[in-house]
Amino acid sequence: MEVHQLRYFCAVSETGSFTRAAEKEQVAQPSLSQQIMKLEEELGVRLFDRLGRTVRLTGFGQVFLPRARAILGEMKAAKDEVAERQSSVSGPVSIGVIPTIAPYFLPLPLALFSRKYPQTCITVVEDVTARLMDRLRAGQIDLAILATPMRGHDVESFTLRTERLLAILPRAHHLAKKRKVMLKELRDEPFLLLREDHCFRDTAIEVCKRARVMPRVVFESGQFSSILAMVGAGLGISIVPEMAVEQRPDCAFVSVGDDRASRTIGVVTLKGRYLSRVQLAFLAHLQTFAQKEA
Amino acid sequence: MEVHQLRYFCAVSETGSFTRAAEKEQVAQPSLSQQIMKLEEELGVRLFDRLGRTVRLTGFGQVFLPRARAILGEMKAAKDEVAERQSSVSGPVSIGVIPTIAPYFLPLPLALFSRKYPQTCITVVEDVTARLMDRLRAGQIDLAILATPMRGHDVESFTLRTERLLAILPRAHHLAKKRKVMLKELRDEPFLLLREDHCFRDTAIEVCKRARVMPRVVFESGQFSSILAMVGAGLGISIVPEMAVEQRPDCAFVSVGDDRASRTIGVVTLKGRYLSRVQLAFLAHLQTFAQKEA
DNA sequence: TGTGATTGATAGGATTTGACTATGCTAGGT
DNA sequence: ACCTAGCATAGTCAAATCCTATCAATCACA
Repeated sequence: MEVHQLRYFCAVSETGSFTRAAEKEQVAQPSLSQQIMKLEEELGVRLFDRLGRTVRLTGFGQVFLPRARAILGEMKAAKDEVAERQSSVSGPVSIGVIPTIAPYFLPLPLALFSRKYPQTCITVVEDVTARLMDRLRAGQIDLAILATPMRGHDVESFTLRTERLLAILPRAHHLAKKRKVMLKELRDEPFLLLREDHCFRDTAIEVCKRARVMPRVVFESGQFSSILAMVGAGLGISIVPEMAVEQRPDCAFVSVGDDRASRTIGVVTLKGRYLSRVQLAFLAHLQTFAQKEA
Repeated sequence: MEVHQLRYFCAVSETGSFTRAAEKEQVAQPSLSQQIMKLEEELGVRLFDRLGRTVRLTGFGQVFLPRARAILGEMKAAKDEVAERQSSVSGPVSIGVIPTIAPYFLPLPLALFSRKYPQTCITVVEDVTARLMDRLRAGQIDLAILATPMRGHDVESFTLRTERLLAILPRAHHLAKKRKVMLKELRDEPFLLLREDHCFRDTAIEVCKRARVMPRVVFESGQFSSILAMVGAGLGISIVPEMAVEQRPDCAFVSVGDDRASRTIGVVTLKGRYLSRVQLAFLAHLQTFAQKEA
């Protein structure tokens, strides 16, 4: 049973004639006759009575007609639905973000996107890089916002922004007033860092290592705000990316002068993953926020 | 969008692999790949993400899958329904009968057929030949039981039974006791006949004409029972077919001895008309009653 | 009643298309 | 680093659809 056979069948039913049906379906009349016969053969019943000049549905034809119409309708509906989803920027988008980006970068673009495309529904998963990558590969999220570059042949990434690192010092610290500080100057300070699974911890340690500094970690947390509060209380110092800066009376933020003391954030997608219009739109939307300040 | 494309698509969705889907669908893997690509091209979206070794539905694929399944299901259902109707002797049969046959011939076969095939639903239309033929040509009835032969190139007929004609005489008539009577002997009697549109009127007049008798019609009716009653009351005489005979104290039935003084009844169908199993079964059923007495 | 026109079926050749084999390329596993 | 698995590509082939031409039958009309 083929689609065009159903189309021809319906056309004959509607026009009451093979010839007119053939015109309607833009085929030669013998072709249409053949296909109808083939359909009848497959079904094992006659669908039409050929009565001289008139053609009329048999009982079987009458039974079959609504079903054939339904099938053709379903096909059109299926096609239309896909087209609809493709042409309109709507539908679900699920994204992943690491905790050291989420609260600082995401709120504004998220709100603006939702306002711009009310039809969309964005789901955000906040988790650490490793688990986000798992979810990405599992297809649970469409894209992930995290620190790049991301090694891995199965992903593609787009840079969003590179931001300088800043040392956080207690306001009373002797380096707190400087405009710039080298990590070497901080080598003996107690360090407060993120927990192990946070990638920014690795970034911080990496930059220290390049400065031949081995940080002495006295406190670990899952979020910058805790660290800031601790630094403010004088427990030690830390390093944060630019976007985590928040004005506090007890903390001073001093730019780290070391080479490559920066973090780059970007969007990562699975290579070979097909992105829908919404998803692409969201990606583009994120890129407009690339260099803006939050 | 072709049927096999939908089948292949569903197979890939189910197996999660082009290769396994190809095995399942009994085609070579490249053929399947091609058809999937063709489908994707027509829809304008990617249905699968080819991620290295794994294949996964895209969002569009997820939307499309249930619809594709529904379409394939509908096709199977349509085919099954036709097959079901074809294999089982069930469904509607509508027949037409002329009034001079209906009450005498039909009750028994109708009852037996309904008992034999309880799934069927027989509709009977009682009308005169001309209107039955109209209905037959209009497809409103599947077959008609009437007096044959039926001229007309667009019909086919099967003889059921040939029955002799009998003269009805008042019991007191001087010929009432005879075993046989010739029409010539009745030439001066007043005749009671059916109304003009009844074909048996034509049959009766025809047989008279052959006997060089011009009947003098004094009463017309739509049914034999009225005529019998009138004959019984002494108004005149009439002619009826065998099956219309009913024992009455006031009437005598005498066989008409003339040549070809008979009526043949048969079943007529539209030439080229496709008959379903039930309809054919009913036709065959009628033929088993061909020579039986009612 | 015969003749022309309309309609569906049939026949044979041309074109399209789906399927197959062989092969390439990339990703994963050992 | 090699090997395997899996999808894509290339080229060929066969089948199926479509076409034109024609036939047979019906119907309209003279």
